[in-house]
Amino acid sequence: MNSEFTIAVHSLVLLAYRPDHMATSDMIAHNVSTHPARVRKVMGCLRKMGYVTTKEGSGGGFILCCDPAEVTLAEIYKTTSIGSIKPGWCSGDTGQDCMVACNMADVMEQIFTEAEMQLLAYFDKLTIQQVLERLREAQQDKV
Amino acid sequence: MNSEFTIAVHSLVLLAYRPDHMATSDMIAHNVSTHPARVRKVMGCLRKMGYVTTKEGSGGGFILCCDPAEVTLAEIYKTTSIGSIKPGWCSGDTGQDCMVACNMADVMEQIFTEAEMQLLAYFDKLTIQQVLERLREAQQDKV
DNA sequence: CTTACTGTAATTATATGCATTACAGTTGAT
DNA sequence: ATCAACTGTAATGCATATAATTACAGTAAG
Repeated sequence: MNSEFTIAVHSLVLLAYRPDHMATSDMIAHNVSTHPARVRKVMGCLRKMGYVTTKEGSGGGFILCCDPAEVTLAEIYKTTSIGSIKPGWCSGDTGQDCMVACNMADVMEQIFTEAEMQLLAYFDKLTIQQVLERLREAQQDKV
Repeated sequence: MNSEFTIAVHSLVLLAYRPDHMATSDMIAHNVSTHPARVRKVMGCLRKMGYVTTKEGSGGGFILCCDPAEVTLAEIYKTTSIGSIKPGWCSGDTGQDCMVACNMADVMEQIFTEAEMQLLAYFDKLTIQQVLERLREAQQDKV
């Protein structure tokens, strides 16, 4: 799976966690452990979906503008990673005589698409808020 | 996702389709569109699970020794690709002060593990035999 | 004893993913 | 009006992952 999904979830959770619901790409990148340019790319995606707004210029950054309890991981997966469970590599060969060889790619495509829908059904039950709660639980379990 | 899953499914379906339930790595590789050495590696995995037996030496090859209607894609996924939906890349940093940064890796790990169980639940309902039937349907739909 | 196979590991080639750099555009502060 | 601190985006470089290929020892049939 595409790791932009993880970055998107992490960024939204971080914004939800921060009292002012705001952070720069540098702050997010440091928290996520990646490069600010990569964060900005992912945030661009979240902005298009209306989950964050951008304040440009000095003193700017990203501002959460959605209710963390309303946004599900399914929506985030759809925008960042749809199709990513299917391997890039494709079995078979449509040019062959054999019924198996020439239809396998199509059938596996069907199967992966259905599998992805199962995944989405699960992600649809998880919100950003719930991820934040899980983080708090994980923190408590440590002590 | 790991493409060895696709190769394993394709190979088993092909063996199930062939009247003698037998084929060499060359034949399978040509049908799958990959290299015979790669097929032999995947088949080694299927042999360990008891789905095929090997006949070595001249005139040898791989022989299906299971009921295609009994073997599910879930079992195949478990042997070839378990853990492959989780991205290699990992968010956060356990060394940081921030509660979000230092627990995100663990929480995402949980989430991906649960997501994979959803996937397995779906694959558990699909057998090699059913994949073969889907191939026949796909073939029919073309005409 | 030769031919046709598998088993497995090592090597090479290619694709993908991530980090980094670069720079134009925007805004706030002085 | 100029500087400093940001975002947006594209291009480049680098590392890792994946697939193809090569190589060769081992095994069985004829």
